Amino acid sequence: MLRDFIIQAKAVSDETRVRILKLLEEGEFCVCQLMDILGMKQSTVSKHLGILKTAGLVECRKGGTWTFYRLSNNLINNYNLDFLKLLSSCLKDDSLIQQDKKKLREVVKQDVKILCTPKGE
Amino acid sequence: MLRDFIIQAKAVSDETRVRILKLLEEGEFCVCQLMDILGMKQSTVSKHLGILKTAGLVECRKGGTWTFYRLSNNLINNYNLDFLKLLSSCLKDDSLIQQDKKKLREVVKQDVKILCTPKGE
DNA sequence: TCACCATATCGTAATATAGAAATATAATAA
DNA sequence: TTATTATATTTCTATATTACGATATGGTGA
Repeated sequence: MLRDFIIQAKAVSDETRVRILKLLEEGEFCVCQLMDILGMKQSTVSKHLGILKTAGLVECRKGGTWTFYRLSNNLINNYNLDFLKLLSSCLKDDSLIQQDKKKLREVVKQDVKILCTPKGE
Repeated sequence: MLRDFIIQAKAVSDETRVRILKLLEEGEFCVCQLMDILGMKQSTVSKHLGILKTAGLVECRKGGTWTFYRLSNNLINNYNLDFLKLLSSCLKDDSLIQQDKKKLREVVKQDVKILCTPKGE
């Protein structure tokens, strides 16, 4: 129904959330990793992930002390997979998205324990 | 690029604008007709159409004293046609959209001159 | 040419939303 | 069991956005 469609559309209408979704196309990551790549504070990243999760675009699991997020591959409502599909065919050449993915490659080289633990920012 | 994608996504993130786009799937209509179907004031409808036009999702032409809007079928940016395509496969069973289309059938039976002229509201 | 019409645009008020600080919560680690 | 960690949630501020009334604009009709 229309409400669900609007929820999906709004979820992909924010730059930060699109960046998150494009990163999650590469795999599954925890809040800390996304914070580092996006250069944003924990509450911001967490809030955006919440919106994406509510929209059915991402799913999460607990792994040790971390929560890992990944793209959803289940039909949650009528449109979530449609939007993810559209997104996967877009933005391949976007400079910001490419920057993020470059940074991602650096981040995944680090053990998540090391990245997340030294809160010495 | 990302900016264009966000503009598209925001354009289809509003209920009123989605309703307009679904109506325009049926053909080309002027602001007066859309006002009647949607039950909204002229400035509201006009403003939404402006956003859709800027996003490259609709096009318009002047016909007499009227301005007629229709869905765009030109590639204006990287994503307009993708979004229109997604939308065309969605919401077929939505009750509000069906209501609007039923109302549309009544409206198109009336000569646009008769509908628009008697501003006696 | 002037009057009128259709609609684009501006201004206002109400509501929604993003980013971050502060706090609460759930779970793990010691 | 208690301390610590990761993150969800709340609160706040600034900004964005919607609907409508008022006004400006472009064009047609008389």
